[in-house]
Amino acid sequence: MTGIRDVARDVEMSTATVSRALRGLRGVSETTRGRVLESAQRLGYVPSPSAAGLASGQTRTVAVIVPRVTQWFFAAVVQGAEEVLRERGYDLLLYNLAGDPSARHRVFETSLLMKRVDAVLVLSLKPSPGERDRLSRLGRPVTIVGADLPGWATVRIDDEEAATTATRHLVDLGHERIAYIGGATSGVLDFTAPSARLAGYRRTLDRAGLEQPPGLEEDGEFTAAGGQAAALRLLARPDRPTAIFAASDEMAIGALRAARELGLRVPEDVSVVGVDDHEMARYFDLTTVAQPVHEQGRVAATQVLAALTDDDWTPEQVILPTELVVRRTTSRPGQTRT
Amino acid sequence: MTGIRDVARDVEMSTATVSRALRGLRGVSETTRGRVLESAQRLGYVPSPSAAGLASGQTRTVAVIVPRVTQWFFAAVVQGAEEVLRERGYDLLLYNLAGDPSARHRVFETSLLMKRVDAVLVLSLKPSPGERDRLSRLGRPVTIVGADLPGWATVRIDDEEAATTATRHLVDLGHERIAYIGGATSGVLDFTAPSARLAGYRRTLDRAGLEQPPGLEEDGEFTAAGGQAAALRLLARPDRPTAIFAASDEMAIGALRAARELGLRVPEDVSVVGVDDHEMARYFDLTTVAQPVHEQGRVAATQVLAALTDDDWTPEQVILPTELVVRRTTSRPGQTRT
DNA sequence: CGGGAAAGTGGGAGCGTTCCCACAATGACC
DNA sequence: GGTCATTGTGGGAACGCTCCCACTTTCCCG
Repeated sequence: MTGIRDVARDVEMSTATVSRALRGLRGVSETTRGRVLESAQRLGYVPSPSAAGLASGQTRTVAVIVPRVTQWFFAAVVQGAEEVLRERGYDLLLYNLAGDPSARHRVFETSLLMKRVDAVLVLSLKPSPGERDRLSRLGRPVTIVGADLPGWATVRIDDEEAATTATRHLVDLGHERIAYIGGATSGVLDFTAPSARLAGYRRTLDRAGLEQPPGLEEDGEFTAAGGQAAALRLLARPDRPTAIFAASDEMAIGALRAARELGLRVPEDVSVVGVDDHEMARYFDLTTVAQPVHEQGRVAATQVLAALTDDDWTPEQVILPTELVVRRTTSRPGQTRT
Repeated sequence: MTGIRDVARDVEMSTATVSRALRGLRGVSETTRGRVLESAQRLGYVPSPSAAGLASGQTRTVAVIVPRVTQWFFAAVVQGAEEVLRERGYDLLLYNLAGDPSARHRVFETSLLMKRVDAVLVLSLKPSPGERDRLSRLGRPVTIVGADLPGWATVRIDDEEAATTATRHLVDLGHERIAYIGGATSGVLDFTAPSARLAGYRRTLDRAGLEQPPGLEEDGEFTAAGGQAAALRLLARPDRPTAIFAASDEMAIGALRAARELGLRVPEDVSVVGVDDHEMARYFDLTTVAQPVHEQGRVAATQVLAALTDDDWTPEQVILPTELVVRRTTSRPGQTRT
């Protein structure tokens, strides 16, 4: 393997100069830089990240902690982040928490995370106090996507507003029995979305002067299967809701299937609206509240890199806009077969 | 930061012994190992991957090169691989090729890939001769998922068989005008699937003695949007096919939408079958040929780690089984409105 | 009871960079 | 013509591990 000293020998310079030239630092004459670059190229020199990391304390690597990559939303955020990181010459270390329940603990506590990365991106996970402690002790910039955590750098949408938009859309259409499918508002996977979206739903009904009979809020675990099961329960009720607001498109999709199974027509018998604008949403004709998924990844990565570069940097809370996308799963209540 | 010598000092041993104890190597008495572990724990010692990497030449990191993480198939494979890697204490460096067309080049040529990882997993990309050269020059184990490349370690399904299964299913149902939606069989993103699936389709029609009028093979670019466009073209033909075999579920989903747009009923007017058993397939009631996606990731990771461990290792070609999953988008041809 | 193997441990030289400091040369300015 | 920045360059000590080799001690066996 050709090392930096081979290049140094080749151009008859010190390794210090070669290092500076290679990294584009100032204090190297253009002539020298040119010769170094040419030589490195010719000799097929590739720097050793390990050595550079050891010497500089920087790894040019960012960790991304994600609940489940197979969930489209997360994959899309990762993709957005990866683009920005790649542009800036950073690598992305992926930590997927799915499957193994101990994974989360391991990543936050044991993981070599600590000396391995320059910064951390956390997706849709609200770190517990202990984890927060661990993170800040890292002494490295951290950005959280999809959670609201004062004092920390975050990128997210206004979840309550998104829920309000969705619910209001149903109210405006004339629905009065509107059910909600969400997820646990506490627990290991607690993040801001579940509680904020539930709050938005409740508040909107409230403002509309609609009573909320108990049992119209179900847990769909933020998965299609969970949404299906939840919808099945909701639609089997004697006082069947005429509309369902699912806090994620995946759950909404499950709800659509549940309706079909029960022989109910959408939107005639039941309207369904989701959140996300999942890539598959348009293929289901699903009305939804779109959020800039990809963009959240980009912004988060940009932010975390800025923290790495600028010395006078303070955590910022970025909120990206959402937008109602009306398709064909919502309409005014009607023609109910009863 | 506490380093290994702090621990060594604490237990009054040499750093050599501490290093051995920490890594679970033999040649350390149990008493010593216990004391070292306790001390490391107590002092909050975390090893430096950079230093270890520099000294040992091993990074305990595996690169995964993926065309587009947002595609469910790839995300699922990554998830499978990540599980295995994590179990074995390896980290996953993600290289997403999407978006930037120069990314591929950069990853294979320029990338620090070379000294940064112990092994490489390539998903659904058939490396060009030049890239293969670069990869083997790496001197690190490489496993390719979803492509057939003799001499290399690969994990895949029998694509031709999968296509045969799907097509035969349609033939058995009595269809005679069966269209195909696939992808480019050459070019940058060329991998084995497109050509093998096309071959399976053609051969099956051939064996069934069915003539193949020209124009019944369309390019759907392996995306839902592409599949939709392709199906739109196919279904607008005067000699409209009664069935469509799409080489991926995403394209099949696009085809379903195209049919709906044209007011055609599935499966009465047109049958549709895909490949993958995409997580959304069941929500579309899509008949498909299922492949063990997650498992491919696991196997690939296992394989590449084996290569790292066993000294007498030779590349192996693993082929995983597929299975026809009949749902509701296929039936015998009939009731065509014409 | 002596010889040799096996087990446990320590010393210290790398590994390939970065970065601090020192130094020389050049040019600007009064 | 001397002082002082400024620019370009080199020397060499870290960085925090791993791993080779040597050494001591213990144990086994003929």
